Formats: sequence, structure tokens, C-alpha cells
Amino acid sequence: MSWVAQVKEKLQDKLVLALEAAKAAGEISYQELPGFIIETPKDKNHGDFATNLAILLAKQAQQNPRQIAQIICNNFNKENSWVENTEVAGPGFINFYLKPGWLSPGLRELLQKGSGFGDSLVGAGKKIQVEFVSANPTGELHMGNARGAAIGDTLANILAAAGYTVEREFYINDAGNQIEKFGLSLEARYLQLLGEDAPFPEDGYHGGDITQTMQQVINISGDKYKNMESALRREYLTCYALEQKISAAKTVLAEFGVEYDVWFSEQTLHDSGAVAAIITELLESGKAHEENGTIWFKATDFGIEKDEVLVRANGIPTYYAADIAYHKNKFKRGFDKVINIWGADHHGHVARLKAGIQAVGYEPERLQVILMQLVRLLSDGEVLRMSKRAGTYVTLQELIEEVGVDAARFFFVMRNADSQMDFDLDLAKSQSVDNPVFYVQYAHARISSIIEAAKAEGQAKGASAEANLDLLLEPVEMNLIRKLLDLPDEIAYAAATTSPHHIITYVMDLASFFHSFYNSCRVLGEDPELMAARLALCKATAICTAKCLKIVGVSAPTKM
RNA sequence: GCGCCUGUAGCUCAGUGGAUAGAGCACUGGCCUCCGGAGCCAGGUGCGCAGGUUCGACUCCUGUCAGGCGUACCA
Repeated sequence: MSWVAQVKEKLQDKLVLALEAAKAAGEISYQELPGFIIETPKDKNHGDFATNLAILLAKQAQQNPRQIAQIICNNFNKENSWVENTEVAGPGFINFYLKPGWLSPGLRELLQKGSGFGDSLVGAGKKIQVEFVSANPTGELHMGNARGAAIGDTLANILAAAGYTVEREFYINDAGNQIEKFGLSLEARYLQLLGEDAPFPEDGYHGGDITQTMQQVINISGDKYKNMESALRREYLTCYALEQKISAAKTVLAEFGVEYDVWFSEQTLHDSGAVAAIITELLESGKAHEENGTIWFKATDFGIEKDEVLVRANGIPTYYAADIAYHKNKFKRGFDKVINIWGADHHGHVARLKAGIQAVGYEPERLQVILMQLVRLLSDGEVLRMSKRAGTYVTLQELIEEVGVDAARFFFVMRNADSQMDFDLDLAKSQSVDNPVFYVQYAHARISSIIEAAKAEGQAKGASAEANLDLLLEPVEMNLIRKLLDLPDEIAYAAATTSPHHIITYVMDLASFFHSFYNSCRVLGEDPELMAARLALCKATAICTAKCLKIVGVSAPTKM
């Protein structure tokens, strides 16, 4: 448990004791202890902690909340605690003012733990999978995929820091209709490149990358497939192109800082009979039935508006059927919970999939889908609709080259997945200096520089837990320490709410507190003891800043 | 029509039922002979609208308006 949490718990115990004492003395009457909270007031004038206990008791006790608060304060035993003073405020809050130096043990703990500070065990023993990006392997990864990549990878890092065993997975949609179309498009381009007058499929993939890939095939093996039987030719070309696309995706994602544990092929679910098994299972349990050659899942029995097709009239299973099989496979692999990050345009699929999961015997709550609103692209102040057809999309590769990994990841994680965000290309390119990522990185670089300077003067040993941390009594120092000690709770909170953007909000605040401290307190050249304490505070700030940046997948430079 | 998401400052966005709702950008003025001025300090405007629950609502509920996205034998 973090130091702040320990102090809080002690406070809570003592509050309950005070209340019981008051009851025993007949000063107040109540039946049940309400679920009160102890919080950190936003306004520093309201003390270090505050509780709403008295307000919640008012009804039961049939007394004025401020009176109750006063009674509790009178019965509160400050001995053997950090509490220096209590105060009744507002509608009946009790504010606690703690003794100077109460933060020192926490700061010492932080310095001792180093980069492990912030980790917790709230998820210990639980296994979670995060599946993200999972883009069709028929084209290049684009900016929308980049948002998913940044959010998914960061979320996985957060969950790992919170003690969960985490696996990252990319689901490769290498089966079904779109692969058919892909194959037809490849074949057409291939033949066209060889001078044939091959018609391009109606709604095929028009991307130039497909032509390039086919040019590669010709460079390698000439017209080897030209006179082959069409179906076989498509199989060869598709196989080659898929391998290329997947390998390219791996490369660019790795460049973006994302490494997956598992690349899972949809096709293997068909090959292994897992999809067929699901369909049989649903038929046999009466949850599906055949009608005119089509197999329907009775989704309406699970609260869905209409039944869903599992196998089309042409005998080919739907993506939906494969997805049920896929999620059963996930649960059989022992994940307590699986999280999917999807574009919001797939939200209609969530309820259906949950119904399917339930139908094959798993609690739908074990699947969480994080819907990510789509990225709107702005250029010259105009909204560009991202479209592969129109060629108005930015690839992940281009994004990395033009904006950089640090700025791009920071930017994508900064906003709630629910927000429909605008990405101003011109701003990202031309004014990237204004990106908040630099604000945070600058703080880290500044600290590194101070510590280097201290080393040069032979003072580096000061930046340690041995310093007399009780000397850090300036308000800007206390604010900074308090913020630093919030990190474990922030990570746990971000994990519990699966909201990566909280980490950004936190680290921006942290940087702000540090810059304020820096501007009003000197570190080097002070009295040796005070300098040692301040160096330790700087070191602690660097530790927490680097920790957050690492979680987000952004570098923590020592100089800029 | 029905369903999901979103409406908070001029713009982009934070905000865990608590006290006087925040940050960045943009605008104005100030700040180190000294540790990195990519920094700090100050300046003002806002919770789409209407009800309800609550001691207390940006937060929960209902209705309504606006935008986005779904509502396939596509994925």
C-alpha cells in the first residue's frame, strides 16, 4: 500500500474510533456507519485531507452536520498520528491538517523503490489480454490504427504496472470475403503488370501498394503464375502478399514501439475446425437452426434485436461465427478478462459478440470492448475524410516520419478514447514544438542536467533517500512531493477504469509542479543539507516522470 | 425510426457525487548578472437546453436539441 493510502487508512480508523467514543458518551446516535470517503481537497486551504462523514450522518443522527463534525473533532485522538489539527468547514466537512514532514517517509520509499515505484499488486494473479489494432492485412496501417496502437499498448503497460499478467495480441483477419476481394485485386494488378487486359474487381483494393507488391512478385519470379489456373494463382499471390503485409505491419508497429506477444491468424480457426465446432455446438444446443441452407444464431434469445447469420447460404461462415470461436479460444487460453480495442464504427458488433460468448458458456462481462472514436484529419483547416479510395489517408509510417513516435503516441494517449479527436496535420508537423510532450520531456531533461551538474561538483550522493527530507517544507516542495506520491494510486486508477489518458493528465500536472518548484527554489549552491534534500526531490521527480513516459511509450531524454 | 458515443473557455481537451469547474493553444503584461527561458507568475470568459434524485450534480436518472457512428448472408 502506498504511503498516502496508509496515512489515509490510519485516519479512517481514528475517525471511526472518535465516532464510537461520541456514541458511547451519548453525544450522538446512529445505527449504521455510512460509507464515507476521505479525499484530498482540491483547495489547499481545506487541509491535507477532508471527510464527508458528518454530512452523511446528519439524517440518522438527526443533528446539524456541522454540530456532528464538531463532536467528532472533539473526540478525535490526534496522538500517534500525523494529524496536527482538525477543522469543521463548509456544510459539515472535517478538514485535517497534517504535521510538516508527514510526506517524508513516502518520498523516502519512492527513492528506495526507484523505477519500481508506482507498481502495485491490485491485479496480481489475474491474466488479461489486450487485443488491439487487428487491422485487415489488405492494406497499410494508417493513422486510425495508430491511435489504437498507442492506446492499446499503453493500456497493456498500465495493467502490467498494476500487477496483471498481460498479453498483447494482434488478430489477423486473413480469411473471409475481404481476402477473396484482396486476391482478385492482386490477380488483376499482376496480370495488368504483365500486359494483360485484366478487369479490376468492382469493389477491389485500389491502393498503389498492391501494385507495388505484385511488381515485387514479377521481379522475383517473372510471369511464373501467368498461365496458372486462376484459383491456384490467387492463392499463391494472396499468400505472398499477406506475408508481405503482415511483416510490414510488424515492422512499422515495432518502430512505433509496439511489440505483440501473439499474432493470431483467423484462418487457423477455420483450418483447425474451431469455427465448425462452434456452429455444431450452437446447433446441438438448440441456440442455432438451419433455414434454407443458412444457419442462424438465435441472438434474439440473448437480447439482440435480430437473429444473426453464422453460415451463409453459400456455405461460408460469417466473420461473426469466427469471432465467437476466436473468443472461446481466448478464454480457453486462461485469460480472466479480455479487452478489445475497436474503432467506434464497429460498436454494433459488441452486443452481438457478447451474446455469442454467452451462448457458448462464458460470462460476457469477461469481455470488455473499448470503443475508440475515429480520428478526424485536418489539413489547411479542412476536414479530410480518411479514405483509401480517395488517397486521403496518412499511413502510420508517414506519421512516424513526419510527427515522430514520441509526439504521436503522447497525442493519441492524451485524449479519452471516447473523444472524437481532430488531428491537425499542419500543426503536428510545423508546430510540433508546442506539443505538450515537450513540456514533460523538458522537465526530465532539466532534472538530468541538474543532477549532472551536481555530480560534477561531487554532490551527486545527495540525490538519495539518505538526505534529510524533512527540510522540504516550502509549499511548492510539498505540492510536488504530494503529487509524486499519488503515482501508485494514479496507475491503479487508470488500470481500474482502463483509461490510459489519466497517465498523461497526471504527468503533465507533475511536470507543472516541478517547473514551479524549480522556479522558486534553488537546488545547487544551497546549504549542503538542503541541497541534498532538493537533489533527492529532483531525482524522485525524474523517476516518476520517466515511469509515466515509459508507460506511454515515449522517451525520457536527458537532454533536448 | 431504433441503438451506441459525444456536447465544458475563442480553439483542442481534462475533471473519481463534494467546498470558488481546470490545462494547453491563442491574446496582454511581468520574471534569473545565478542550476536548461521548450520554463515561471499574473490577467477572463464556460458545464447544449429543461426537469428530477441528493445536504450537495459537469458527474446519477428522465426528456429534449445538436454532431458522429452503427442498424448486411461486410468486417
